[in-house]
Amino acid sequence: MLDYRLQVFRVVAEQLNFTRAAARLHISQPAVTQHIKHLEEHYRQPLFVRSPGGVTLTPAGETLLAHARQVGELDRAVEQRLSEDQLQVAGALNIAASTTIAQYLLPRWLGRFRRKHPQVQLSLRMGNTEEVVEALLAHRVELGLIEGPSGRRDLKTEEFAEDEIVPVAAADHPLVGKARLSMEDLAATPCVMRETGSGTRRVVETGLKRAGLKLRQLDVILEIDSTESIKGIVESGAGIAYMSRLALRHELANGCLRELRVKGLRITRPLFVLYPQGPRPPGPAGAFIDFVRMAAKERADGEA
Amino acid sequence: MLDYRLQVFRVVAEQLNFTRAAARLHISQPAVTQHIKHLEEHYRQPLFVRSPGGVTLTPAGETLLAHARQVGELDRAVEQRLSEDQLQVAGALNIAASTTIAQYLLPRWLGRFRRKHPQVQLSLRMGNTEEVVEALLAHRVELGLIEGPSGRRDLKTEEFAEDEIVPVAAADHPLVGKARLSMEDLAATPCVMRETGSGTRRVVETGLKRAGLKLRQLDVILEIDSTESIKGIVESGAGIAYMSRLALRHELANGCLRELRVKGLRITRPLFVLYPQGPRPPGPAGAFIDFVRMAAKERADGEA
DNA sequence: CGCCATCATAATTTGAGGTTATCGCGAATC
DNA sequence: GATTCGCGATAACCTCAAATTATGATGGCG
Repeated sequence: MLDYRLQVFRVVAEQLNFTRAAARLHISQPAVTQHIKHLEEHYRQPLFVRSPGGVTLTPAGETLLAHARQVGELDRAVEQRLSEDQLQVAGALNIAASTTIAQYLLPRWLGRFRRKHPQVQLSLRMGNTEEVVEALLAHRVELGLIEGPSGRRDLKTEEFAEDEIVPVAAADHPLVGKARLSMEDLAATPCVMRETGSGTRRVVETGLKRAGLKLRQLDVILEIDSTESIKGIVESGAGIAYMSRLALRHELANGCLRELRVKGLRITRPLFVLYPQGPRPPGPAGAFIDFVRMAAKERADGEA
Repeated sequence: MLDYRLQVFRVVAEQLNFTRAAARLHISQPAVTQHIKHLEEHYRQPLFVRSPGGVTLTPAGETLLAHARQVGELDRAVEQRLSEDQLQVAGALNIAASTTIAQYLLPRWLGRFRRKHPQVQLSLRMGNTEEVVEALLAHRVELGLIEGPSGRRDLKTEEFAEDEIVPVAAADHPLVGKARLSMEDLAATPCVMRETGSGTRRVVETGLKRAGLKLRQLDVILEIDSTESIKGIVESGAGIAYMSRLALRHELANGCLRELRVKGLRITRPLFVLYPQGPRPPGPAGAFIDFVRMAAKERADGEA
């Protein structure tokens, strides 16, 4: 519960870019401009220096950023403290999740969740969106986690985080190191893809199309239904791939795969928690929803 | 710049009464109810226990109150720090103020202001609303401080605090100590008043009328145009009086005058800063406006 | 030179937050 | 025991702050 304008300010101050901040906050760029203007009026002084080469914080802005961070920290602390007061939950919790989430997000989170609620029996099953929905409707699981909307009216979907899909290549790939690649460069390069029909594949295609690429221009040399396999192929230098940043944490960190920065290309997809329509579920399921929210928020704040 | 809901919560938590909090915040009681409800939904637990005898904080509420105070404190600190960055102002600053403000509020404030801006030459003249307005229009002063609206379109009026007018009596007066006085008790008691035509007098009269008292019921035994004189008379036991709480600080603190709590009676009036219509004045005048705002806010927070 | 990224401005639309009116319920009052 | 009173909750409606979309201005860069 911290002032929204301060949140906006904080994101802008950390991105040093109004447009990117807007994207991150899921609001339009003019809205950001307006909020900042209001703050500047309130404090009667500019918080940013708008030079053509990008925005910078004024000294006042620095001060305010420090403050915003401090308050944000405090806020998270109370939030946590108050949610901990909630009585300890116990019982079984069955979750179904899409592949990416189950493989790259949940392992760490489930561990932390168990530590917090040791009385909960966890079970996790993996599947595509359709299977997750089905498991939920059949009451085989209480909670589902998927990428992209379910399209079902009888399930409540709540966004909890965002995933970005980025083009990657092996470290010694010719495109690596070239700054400001264009969409044409991408089109000309052979790539590896998930199989047609996969959710990820669809997101990538619409993302590329929106960035102005004709799909038939794409030179798809291989389709595989395993993320891990794709990594291997790309690493061997066969071509580039479009993959969830979530799945690439380690590879990007240790440098065996490199992200390609392409102007005008930004593919994101929301991550959702699913549960039966109606009041938010009690017990372990509810606790897990809260937990996921907080965990996602931390992650978002961290990747400033 | 701190979250409005938290501010509302804080006031409610300190008043332990939704209705009074609403009055203090200048919003309606349902609005307060709504804000609190939102907070309770956000934190997924009640913050207040609504028992018929009044509301109480839950443990979670206590936690949140502490947090709200802490954040409020931080917030005030930045606000201060950022306003201090504004370059030191210098020059002359001429102020006109109504009697009550000039006598009971400004003495302390002017001292603090001078310490902060030693380069400013201050001058203060006292007068009723009309005289203040006149001085402002004739540009004999840059700023005016009055009780109640000016009614002028060519002057900008900005509320900065609130004053309450309370009935008082000498410590040994028969009404003192009786809890829950009624309006009838008041009507039956002889009282001392400011002169007809004074702003204070008018506010008192409309306030009493609104509380259901016919003015002719009043037993006015004396009219004087000096607040200090009234204090003396009341102290001698001649009757009760209606006076600004601002003017009564010392007397109420050391007990030589006592406030009468009357059910259904609450007379307040806003205090305004006045300045010529248009952009907010630069230099000392602008600085003083900021200063007054902060000082008033501190006072408001203090009298929780 | 033309394109592109980026922030500002303008004109509209929308929903959070406000208002008034009214209810319900104990506690205090007579 | 009936009645008023203080206080909070609810409901229905209204309004303006804060979104959105569309477009303008400006300076960097190929």
